[in-house]
Amino acid sequence: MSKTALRPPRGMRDFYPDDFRRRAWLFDHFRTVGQSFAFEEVDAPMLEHAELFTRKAGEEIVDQLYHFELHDRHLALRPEMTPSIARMVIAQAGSLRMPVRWFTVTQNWRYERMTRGRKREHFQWNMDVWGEPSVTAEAELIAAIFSLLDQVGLPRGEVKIRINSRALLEETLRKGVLAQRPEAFAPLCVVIDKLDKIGADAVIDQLTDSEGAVGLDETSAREVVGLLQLRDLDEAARHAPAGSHAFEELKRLFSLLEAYGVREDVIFDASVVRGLAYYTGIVFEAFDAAGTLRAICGGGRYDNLAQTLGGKPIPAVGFGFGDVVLGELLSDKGLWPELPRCVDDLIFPFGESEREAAIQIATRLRGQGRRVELILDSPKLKRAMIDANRIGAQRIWMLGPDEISRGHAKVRELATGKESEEPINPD
RNA sequence: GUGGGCAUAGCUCAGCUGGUUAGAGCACCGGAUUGUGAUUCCGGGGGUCGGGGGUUCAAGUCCCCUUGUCCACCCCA
Repeated sequence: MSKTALRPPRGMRDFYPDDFRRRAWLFDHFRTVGQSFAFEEVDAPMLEHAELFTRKAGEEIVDQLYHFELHDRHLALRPEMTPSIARMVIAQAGSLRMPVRWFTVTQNWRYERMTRGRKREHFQWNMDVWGEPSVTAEAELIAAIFSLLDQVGLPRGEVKIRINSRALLEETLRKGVLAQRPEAFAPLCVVIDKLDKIGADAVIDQLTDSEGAVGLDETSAREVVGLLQLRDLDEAARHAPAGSHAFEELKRLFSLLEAYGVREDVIFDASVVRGLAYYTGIVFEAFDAAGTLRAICGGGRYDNLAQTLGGKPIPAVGFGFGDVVLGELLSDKGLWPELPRCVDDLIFPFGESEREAAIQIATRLRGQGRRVELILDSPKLKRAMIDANRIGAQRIWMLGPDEISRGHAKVRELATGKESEEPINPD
């Protein structure tokens, strides 16, 4: 066996018991929040037809897919959950009571360069609403995100959510610099998504690149970048067409979020457009207030996806929330809780002649729903006590020849040191 | 893909300009007289110094290659 084969592939993780308890703790919160919003949990295959993903995002993502061909089928590990959910909704659209509210907790894969907060395999909590065109759905989803953040112990203010509307930007630009060429809007979004990363000058360079898909003149490009600097909703509205529907929706969303009690932690930010091609309306992303990490989660409205995939049009909105960046944030803030093993009873037979009685006790207690570790080897009592202490057991049951002859086990409460006798076979 | 840092025990690391047999803390295992947890004390196991090649009387230390990892950029959710 080569040395590399003894390690997980790059970007993949092992979960040892300590890691797994954290993961389970986090997933529990994902599920608790999903259920508390009355969303239903669903799942789909982790392996899908590669076409499900390539169709939506174009050819570039093929390079990031874990994919292979087998028996003339081209299959891929899912890089995100939305296409699979869309597939499921489309398949049963006729019988589903809309709006559909579903959530998932799934593993996803994406072959790309690793950086902090990004691996090649991660778990993602997804919540989606299908069949609801109004921003009541967005508000509910954003409220769910804050609910999760509350649950994991992040104080309000540590995480903010930036919100924008692609629809508002599109309306504004069609009135002005893109009046003659609406088709340039999508590539324009791709360029301006980079504003934070490459800076205004580089964005203007790309927008004015005569070889590029956007091809604005410099004055127009500066105007666009200027629009992205807006952080005041009313000011953004003044640039939009009169009676803008997108603006009304944004305003309604913010007022709904006020009712949810999260208005303080959401920000209008005209530069948020998100990278995925299928977003059509409201887009949002959560980030740590210090701004040191990648986005914690992100989502938006994708009203055209169902139709793009070959179904009837169904409006939809959702978000994906990964486990990695949130985990980094909890580590940075020292907010991971102590997650001890939860063993109730440790059963210790001094010798093999007491094992049968030990098994009877263990079986009975397990039947009562207690978590019971039966000592399998033959350590000294001191060793067993240390172990009991370490795993956080409440009680240790000691069984020696004396106890057997009296039909009782000696039971010690670890916390108090108090010892008592319990019958081996109570009736 | 580009540039840089790091790689020594299970973990975190020390090891000065090359120089005896590579260390510490924690962890692990054992003991401190009969079947009882903490602290303490004593003892123990464990390292191809990431891998390969080179320079040298001598390499953990210097050089080259390689693999892994982290950071920044690039790219992208």
